[in-house]
Amino acid sequence: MSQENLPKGYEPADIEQKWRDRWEREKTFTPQVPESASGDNTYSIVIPPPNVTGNLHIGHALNLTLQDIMCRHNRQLGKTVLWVPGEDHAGIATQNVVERRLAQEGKTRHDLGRDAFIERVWDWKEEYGENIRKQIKAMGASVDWTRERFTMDEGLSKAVRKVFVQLYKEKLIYKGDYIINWCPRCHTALADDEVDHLPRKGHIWHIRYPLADGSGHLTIATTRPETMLGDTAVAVHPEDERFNHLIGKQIRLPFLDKLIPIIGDSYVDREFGTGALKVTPSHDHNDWQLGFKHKLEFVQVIDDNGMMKENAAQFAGLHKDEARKKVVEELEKLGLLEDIKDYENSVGHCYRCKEVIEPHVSTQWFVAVRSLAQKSRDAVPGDTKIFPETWLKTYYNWLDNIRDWCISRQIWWGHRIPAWTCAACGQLIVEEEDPVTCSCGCSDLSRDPDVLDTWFSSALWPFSTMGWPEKTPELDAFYPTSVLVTGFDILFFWVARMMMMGIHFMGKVPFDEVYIHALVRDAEGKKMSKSTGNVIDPLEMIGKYGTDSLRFTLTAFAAMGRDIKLSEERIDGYRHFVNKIWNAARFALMNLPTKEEGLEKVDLNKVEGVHHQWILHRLESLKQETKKSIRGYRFNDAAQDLYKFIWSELCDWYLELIKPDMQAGGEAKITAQYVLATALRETMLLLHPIMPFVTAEIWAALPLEKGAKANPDIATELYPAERPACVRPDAAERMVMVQEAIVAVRTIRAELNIAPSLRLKAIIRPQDADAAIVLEANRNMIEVLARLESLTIDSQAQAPRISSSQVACGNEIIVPLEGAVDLDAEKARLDKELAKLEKERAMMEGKLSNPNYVQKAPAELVERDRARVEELKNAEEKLKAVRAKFE
RNA sequence: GGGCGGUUAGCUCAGUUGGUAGAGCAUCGGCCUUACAAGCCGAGGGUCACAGGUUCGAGCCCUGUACCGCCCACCA
Repeated sequence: MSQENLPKGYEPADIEQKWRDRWEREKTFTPQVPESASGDNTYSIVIPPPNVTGNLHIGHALNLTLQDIMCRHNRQLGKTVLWVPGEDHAGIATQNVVERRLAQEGKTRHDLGRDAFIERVWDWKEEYGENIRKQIKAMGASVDWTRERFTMDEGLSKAVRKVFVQLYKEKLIYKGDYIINWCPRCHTALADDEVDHLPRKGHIWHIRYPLADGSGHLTIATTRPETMLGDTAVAVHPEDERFNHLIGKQIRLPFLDKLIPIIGDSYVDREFGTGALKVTPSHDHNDWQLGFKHKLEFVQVIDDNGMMKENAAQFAGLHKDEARKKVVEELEKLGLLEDIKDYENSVGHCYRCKEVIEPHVSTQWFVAVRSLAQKSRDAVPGDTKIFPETWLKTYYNWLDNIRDWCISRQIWWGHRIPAWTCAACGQLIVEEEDPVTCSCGCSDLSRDPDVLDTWFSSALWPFSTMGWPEKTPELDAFYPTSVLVTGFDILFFWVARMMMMGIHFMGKVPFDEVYIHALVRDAEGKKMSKSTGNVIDPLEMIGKYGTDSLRFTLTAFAAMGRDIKLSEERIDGYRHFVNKIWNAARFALMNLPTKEEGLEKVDLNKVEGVHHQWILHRLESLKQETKKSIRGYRFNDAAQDLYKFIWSELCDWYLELIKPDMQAGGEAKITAQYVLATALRETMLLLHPIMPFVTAEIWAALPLEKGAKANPDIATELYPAERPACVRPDAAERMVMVQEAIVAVRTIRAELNIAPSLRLKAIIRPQDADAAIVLEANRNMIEVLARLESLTIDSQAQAPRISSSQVACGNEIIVPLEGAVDLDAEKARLDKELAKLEKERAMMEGKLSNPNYVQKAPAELVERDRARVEELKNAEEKLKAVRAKFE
């Protein structure tokens, strides 16, 4: 970038690409693993691995931005930072995508066979994995690509296997029959939290079940009549006087002509339906529990395709939905259908394919989580702190109510369960190395066809990515990781399980802190989804507005514990900010020596000139605030502070204030140049974690002082050092006085419709000698920024009879109004100003007249208020004097 | 049913130990003032959802109400 031909508007595309390429080529973000481990000088994050075949959505963009801010910031603090990237194999999701593709060729996975199918998935992964990588790069994420991992790569597979075997040997993994959530479409078991409960309109049928002794019937209510063929009991509440005399009797189940018992259980809600509940242990989670409790028969009537089995009387072979209709029809014919009511209830759906879930009894693998969960609970907040704290309760609540984790999935894509069954003796063999023979000598071993839940491998991510189970320097230096940054939607799926595995296998929690960030919603607050069509595609936004704009927008709205409502206009809005920065840099470069020439060194601790002192003072505050905000995950505060400083203070005031210095030349110019270059350079450093690209470009273009060695890459530069001597609240106060004087003139000009081009004469009557000195010292600034022809600073100066006046910081600013000026407008303006002052004074005096306040409030507050009243009185007097002249 | 969050300017939101409300966008008026019209200058706009309580003082703390949203569980 050469300063002669800087483009007037910021064009992000090429500049971003240049820096992305550079950072990748130079491996800027690959850390030197320290020899000796010490948590103080290292900082590490593992990326929440996105689905390898997926697309980045705006939530990922936020997630990546926040992690990148933490990483870049901690690099600036001098720490060795490791950010591990990677992708997740996403078992069911990925398999579904590939199966859908096969379906287009008219094939199923069974046509290919297991091995060929898995090969197809790998091909798919190779083809699309690059896509997600590109998107992470586009966001500017400063990850270490040399350490990229995939949940199915060799090392991670080894880790998964070791964990499975060890947990099995510790009896924390077991195999058992259980009623699980079965997706008839995906043909697999789903964990409880993989089931979406969606409201569904349906009916509730009241069905008469004849009593076996012919003494009448008992009417039950059900939303699933087809499951009645698997009923093995009817339950009523033991204290329900309508029915409890029937307990112990039997029902003759229609169609099957089978006798089933009537049982009593307080689980039954007397108010609901008819007060009598049919019990189908094999097709309902609650009935399953009842089945065990009452030692009922378990009868499956629906198979794993959702078809009625051969034991379903005349309904055998029908699909369950078809069977429902037929059952109802037949009941009607038999006169057993008492009533049909419309009813809306929530029905479990497969979170991947949206098919209705069928509770299904089968043999599955489970992790016994109770003890693991307890340890994970106890570790928070002592070893791991959760931000914002409001999620603590949710975390506890979930762990307290956790059930054993079903980890087997009946799909092909994933980590295959390392368990073999001996054909001869039936022994189950679970080993890290593939077994050849059973202990009985038989070599006819068949491997369990199931694979593991995707979250099983994700749960190991913080240590498996660092080389576990090998002992590696990475583990020594970077485990536990510093923070996990994620959305709350996977707090349970993932975070809690990483806690369990980390504690169990590493003996240490996987992260010091967990930061739960917002969910990104659309402008109306709705969740973004492809089907609603309200998604904002990060790549599209990057193309239109640049990565920095997108990142800054997300950061500025990332207030803790609150969702983000995002719309494209906002991103466009912050593009203006990027452009503003760009132009400030353009201005600077036009007024600074070239990089080759270098700056004249100036001692910033001894700079004269209230505007320089002021901006340096503000810069010191900004440095401290930014650091504090980022440390506390208050990203929006950091963004807002930077925005305000750059736009309102640096650009609107400071750049304007130094224009006269630049024109004056000599010492004034040299000082202004040095302060400007310093302020801009340090501001770029502060902003860099949020906006990596534009700051890198500007940084590289700015000149240093003569002879200084330039670091061309801001990404490797340290956070700007503090300059305690530049903390000058006194200078800030003086600056405010000058600013207020300028604003007063501008306000008079605007309200009285005086052309901005017209140079005015102005008089300032300072309130005291100190004010006079300050104003006099900065006379030139006032003249230029207020566009004055002349300025008189004199407490004794006479104001012309017709003039406009305003009091600012106790000083009276007077603009003589010559010729045809609207006197009424000025009178109105003065009245308005007076009313404002009087209102404030009335409030203050009211407060001070309250003896309780004066007694109990801190003395300094009371003092401050009293001073303010005096100030107001003073200003009012001055304005009244002017106002009197108009009458 | 259990839990959590929200309600502040027209819109979107800040507001960190309670001291009398801020920003951006939008609106209105004026400006091509050689970094930026993606800009500059100025202005208007709020009973902080409602009702009580604590306090000298409440947007902030406590209690309750209303509406909105989310999470978990369950709904025969």
